[in-house]
Amino acid sequence: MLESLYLNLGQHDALSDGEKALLAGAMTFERHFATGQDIVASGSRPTYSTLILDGLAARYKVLENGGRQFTSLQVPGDFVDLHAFLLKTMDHGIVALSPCHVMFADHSRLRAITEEAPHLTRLLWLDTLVDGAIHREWIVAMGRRSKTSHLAHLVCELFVRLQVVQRTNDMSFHLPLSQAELADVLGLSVVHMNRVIGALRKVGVVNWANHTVTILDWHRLQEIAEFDPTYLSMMREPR
Amino acid sequence: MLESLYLNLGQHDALSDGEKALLAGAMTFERHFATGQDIVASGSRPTYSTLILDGLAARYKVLENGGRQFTSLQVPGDFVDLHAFLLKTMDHGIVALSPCHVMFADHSRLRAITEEAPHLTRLLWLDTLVDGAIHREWIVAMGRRSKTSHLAHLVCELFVRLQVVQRTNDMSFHLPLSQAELADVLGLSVVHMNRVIGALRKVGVVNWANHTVTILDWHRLQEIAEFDPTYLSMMREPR
DNA sequence: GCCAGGCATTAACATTTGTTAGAGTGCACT
DNA sequence: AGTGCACTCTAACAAATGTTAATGCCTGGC
Repeated sequence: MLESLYLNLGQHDALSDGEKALLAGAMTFERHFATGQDIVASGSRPTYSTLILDGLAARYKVLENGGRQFTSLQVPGDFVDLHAFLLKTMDHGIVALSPCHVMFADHSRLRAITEEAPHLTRLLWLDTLVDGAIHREWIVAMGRRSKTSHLAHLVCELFVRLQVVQRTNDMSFHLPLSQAELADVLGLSVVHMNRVIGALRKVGVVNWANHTVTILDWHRLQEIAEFDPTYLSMMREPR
Repeated sequence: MLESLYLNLGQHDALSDGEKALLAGAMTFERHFATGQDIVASGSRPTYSTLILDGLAARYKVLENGGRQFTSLQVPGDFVDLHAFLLKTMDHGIVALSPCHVMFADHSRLRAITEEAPHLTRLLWLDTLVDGAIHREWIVAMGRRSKTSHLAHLVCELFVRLQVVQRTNDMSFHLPLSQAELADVLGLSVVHMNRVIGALRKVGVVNWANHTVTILDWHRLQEIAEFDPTYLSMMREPR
């Protein structure tokens, strides 16, 4: 059941059986969330961190004028709020973008891991660092890439991340996001989001229909995105 | 000499003398960088992490078309690349935006801290988590705030962060950024950056001259920015 | 099968933002 | 004092992006 977590953490460095057992031991109950439901509320102070077993979720903030911005997308194997373990107060919400099956890791047991299992602690820390690296890539995309390139970059990133946890199907993956939701990822209006998707389609590097993205020309897509996966730290080395 | 680091880490939870000694023990040599110099090169694999003792630095990425985007600003007391301790490879560069006095913490000694000092480890981890929280706030600002609001938010954030490490002077602080550099923070053209600064000045909430920002109306500035400092985790509590 | 509602798409127009170019300003260097 | 240079600021125009509104498509409920 925790396979995707092991795949996710294990991509950076080997996870021992003992460490897997420690992770499993930190887990408490599981739960399902329906599309659109809040998994974690902004302002809350959770005593557990949420692991996605299946489904797609997103962190978001809402502004006074009603505008919403997603700050990350979370796939199976991701802790959506591991940072809350130390940050304590959620400064943003987390919403299910598809039906989500999740499991909760108790903070007191995570704390015990930090006291007793330094290597596993470093891997968990690393997980949040990759999170930060993704944030930085998003900032660059929002600030300096063309919108088409930004979208292409997002597709590259999601494809690679989903591949790690075995949620891709050959060169395609399921992306259950409406264009309005996608617009809240890129920070665009819905209308313009539609234009940008159209542009990317027109180039012929992806097929995008029925919430399924199929990459037709990975090389050229990567070029358009200037995608360099270094930031995802997928190399396995001592940490 | 490490006062600002103690202030920075200590804002979240008490730092014991033993922990301060461990931090001091992790430090190796110090160095000065001139404005514009690279402190850490993109693609490098540093064996130490860099602490800013004095000065302003920034993380950045450069795209093929020459566009540059800053992904964070680093003030005294910040580790500019603590993440490289576990991420290993720098996926971005770090540049000095003013003369910088820095000190290097050896990764092997940081590793020893993670093996022997769990609480200090959590505080260092927390430091990188706040980093991530700031990234998220930047993403929201870039995606959904008006440019004026984005700039106002940046001013609020910098003021608060500089206050923690005692680099403010009443309601003003030194901001040695040219408008071109600021444009690389907000992801704008220089011309538009100039317009936005003008707009913020015109509202009368800040005085901005000679690289010194003076906040004339903190309340209204905060309102324009919709600034909520929760994300900086400045509350002192057990971590 | 019919209807309502959500979603994708397009058009027309408004606003924001970028580009190019140039003038003005202040400071370091000679 | 003069020169050069980096930086700020403005103007005029071009391009990107947002807004409003309308259309068509599809699906679930009846």
